[in-house]
Amino acid sequence: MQKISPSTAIDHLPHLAYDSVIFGFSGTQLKILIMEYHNTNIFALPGGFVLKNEHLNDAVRRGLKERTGLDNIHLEQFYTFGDANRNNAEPMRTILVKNGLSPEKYHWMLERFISVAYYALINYKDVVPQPDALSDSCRWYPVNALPPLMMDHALIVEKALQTLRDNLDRKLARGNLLPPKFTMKELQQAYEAILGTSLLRTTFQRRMLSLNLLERHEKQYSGGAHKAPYLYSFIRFEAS
Amino acid sequence: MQKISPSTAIDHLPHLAYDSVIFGFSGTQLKILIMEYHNTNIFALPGGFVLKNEHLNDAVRRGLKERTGLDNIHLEQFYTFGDANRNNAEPMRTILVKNGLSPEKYHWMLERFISVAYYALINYKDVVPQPDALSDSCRWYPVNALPPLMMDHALIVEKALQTLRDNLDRKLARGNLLPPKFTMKELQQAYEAILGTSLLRTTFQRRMLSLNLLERHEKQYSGGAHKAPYLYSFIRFEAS
DNA sequence: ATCCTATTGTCTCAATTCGTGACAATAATA
DNA sequence: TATTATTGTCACGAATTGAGACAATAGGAT
Repeated sequence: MQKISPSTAIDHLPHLAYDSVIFGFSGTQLKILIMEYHNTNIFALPGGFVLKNEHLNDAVRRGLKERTGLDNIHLEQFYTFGDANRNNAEPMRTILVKNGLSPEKYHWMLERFISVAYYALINYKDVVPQPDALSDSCRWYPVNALPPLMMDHALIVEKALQTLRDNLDRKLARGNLLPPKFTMKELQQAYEAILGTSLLRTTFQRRMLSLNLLERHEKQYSGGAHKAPYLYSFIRFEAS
Repeated sequence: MQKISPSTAIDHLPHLAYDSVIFGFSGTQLKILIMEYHNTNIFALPGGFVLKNEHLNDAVRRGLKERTGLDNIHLEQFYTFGDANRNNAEPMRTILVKNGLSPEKYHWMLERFISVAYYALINYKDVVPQPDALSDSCRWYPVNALPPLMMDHALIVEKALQTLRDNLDRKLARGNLLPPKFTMKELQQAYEAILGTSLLRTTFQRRMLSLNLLERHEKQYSGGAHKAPYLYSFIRFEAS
């Protein structure tokens, strides 16, 4: 959740929130950003609220910027969670008390929330994650070793992964999970981390090249005692 | 929009609505349900509001039931439209006035709305569409001959179609666009109407049979002077 | 009955794509 | 100069797909 004050209740659309599943990739691991609230042992996805005159997409971009410092990131909305029992009452009361805030004054935060969920694919190395006022930390966790998450956030992560997995080609090409230039091996490792399966090297290479999504650049001399791999980048198409 | 009264404002979540794209299939045409408000020439997707303690999905099911009389229909959420300028102010004022209602009393309806969009695939023949209190009619229109729709509803329809088109196999198998038993030709016509392309008969048949989604039944003697086709039904899997 | 016609189920054959291994071409290091 | 870990590409069979051929009807026409 983002910075709040007593006026938040009237500045924002009530009962509406967003949550974001921010993916990063490091070596061979797919990771996401998770926040931990002050002294509570409560973990949650980064999220926030929407101003009364703000585009929903802009609100999410704003939150992403605050958490990661990144602008111009491709965000993809994937589902809206709307069960009637989606309220933060118990954990949020704890969070408020531990932060020295009065649950009465912030009563609106304890009510039911509809949450629109987004995912983003960002370059792990570009980011120093920033916690917000209520949180101790905002940190990377491997998707297969997440702490227990509050409310239905584990379900949100699961749905984000499912969404990401299908039509992965186009999605990876639009996101920034990999650095601007990367080797075929790095690309394959990203695919494997996301799909959770291992892929055949030759088939993978042939398929990737046949998609016409990649541009080939100079070779990368890594210092390793072997043939140097080419570097590739995604060909970026106009926004849609 | 569904039935409203002055108390609607306090019974429902403010600023939140849903819209539904209800697909039906007749012969060779893909159609959707469109409402027309009393004496206004304003056309819109069937939609409604969410009660304060109601699951979002249940609210949409409730609306679908009112509009079509159908229960137990597979609904799929596909996008949430959240631009800041999504308000119905001008058309809604007209609609209220033409219905003899005071725009002041119903001011909440003129404000910004976030709308969660769903689609459903239903059996055209099962339904006698029902208009609501504000509407003259709720009628089928071919997707490629819609009247001009209010606000961003044309965009919502477009996105519903895009969503439906990918992974169509699984989606058709879960919905009720076709009657319980159908011929291979009817199935192909449904595919062609949705995808907007024509498909090769033999390739289509082979592909459908290889998906293991169809169960073959008795032949259908249609009275035509030719070989009778088999009837098929979708094998229904457990919900997910 | 017999022929005719529209449609359907299946087969065939070529074209394409995919799984899998082979192999030559490096870039350091010993 | 030999050695080793990779990498780019090719080769070959297997599986899938595109496109036409053809036999098997279910009536209607004669």
